[in-house]
Amino acid sequence: MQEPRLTPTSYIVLGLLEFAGRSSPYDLKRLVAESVGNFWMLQHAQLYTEPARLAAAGYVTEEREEEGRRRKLYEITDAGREAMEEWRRAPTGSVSELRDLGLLQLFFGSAPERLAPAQIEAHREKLAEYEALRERDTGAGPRGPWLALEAGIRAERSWVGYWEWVLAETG
Amino acid sequence: MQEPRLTPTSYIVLGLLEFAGRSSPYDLKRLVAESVGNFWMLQHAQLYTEPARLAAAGYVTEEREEEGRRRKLYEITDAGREAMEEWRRAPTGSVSELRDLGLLQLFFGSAPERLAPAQIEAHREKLAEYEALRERDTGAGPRGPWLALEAGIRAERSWVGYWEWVLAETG
DNA sequence: CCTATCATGTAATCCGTTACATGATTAT
DNA sequence: ATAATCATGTAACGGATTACATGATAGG
Repeated sequence: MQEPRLTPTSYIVLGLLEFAGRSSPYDLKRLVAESVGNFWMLQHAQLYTEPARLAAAGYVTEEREEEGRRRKLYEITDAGREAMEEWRRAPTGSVSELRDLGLLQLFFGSAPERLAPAQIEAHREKLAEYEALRERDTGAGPRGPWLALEAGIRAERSWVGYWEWVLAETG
Repeated sequence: MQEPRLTPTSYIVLGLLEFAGRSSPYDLKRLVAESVGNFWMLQHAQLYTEPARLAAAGYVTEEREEEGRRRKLYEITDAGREAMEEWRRAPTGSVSELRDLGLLQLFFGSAPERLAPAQIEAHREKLAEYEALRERDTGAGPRGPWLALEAGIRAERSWVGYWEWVLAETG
């Protein structure tokens, strides 16, 4: 029971286990896909290795089904809950980088008149996805995901506007 | 002379070598810091290992100063230029994830009234930085960086607006 | 029944980060 | 001179992606 670093991945796993209770890696995979994965995707392999790491550190417990598929099931411990609480209490003052591939290509001289349309379409699609999600959101359930969704919507709108500006500016 | 994957890091190094000509890792470090690093930062160690990787694959040449500091100097090859051209010609249709730590904390229940102010301040600072950069930009030089800067400005404005919205929505 | 897809997991590789180290300049 | 900072690099570690693999379920 050593203490590995807690990464964003760790907090995603812990947070989901806190919310959903005992879950298998595959359960986590589905949870991620329909929630936090919208702005922070994880590979499915991470959802097998990360809980194992967390178990070694005592933040979650691991048990194995005796019958059937013999899946591994994870559950958050008090130590895990405490780690989440501590993390929540220390609001980050960091801002993330854009790290956008399309922008990188533009920076290094890709032709805007080819790049921009592709980006506009992709961002419109993503925007539509988010708006559909908001339609379905009843507003019940935790507040965080609902608030976060708005960030996604605004970001996509901003991107669409930006690439349209690029077109106008260079066209 | 094998063929490693070309990652975004690779294209940043290739692109800078293409633009600036023969450079040492430290030259690259400074170049990154004042240009592309504004939206895609690299650790300085990568600017030593990545050119070495690229050299092994024939995309750049490596030579060593005979005197003084005996620095390594890298220069892009024709193969490297071609790789850049090919990359530029294939505009990406992918959109990046937000992957924002603050948003993750909000998603998992951090108190908005503590998180939002910290984020607003951080984003305002970044925004001011970008706007200062634009002041200094004469508009000479390549178009890409100038266009990319606008993306940063818009993104920061969007974030400030978002967190203010969060405050209003939850306050 | 057969095949496609879902579900479940492990292993290998590799990139990126962090840590370590030391030689040159510049400032005081 | 000496301290501080800049410049230059290597090594170790670890997390993340990719590849590999196979068992179960459902649809045709």
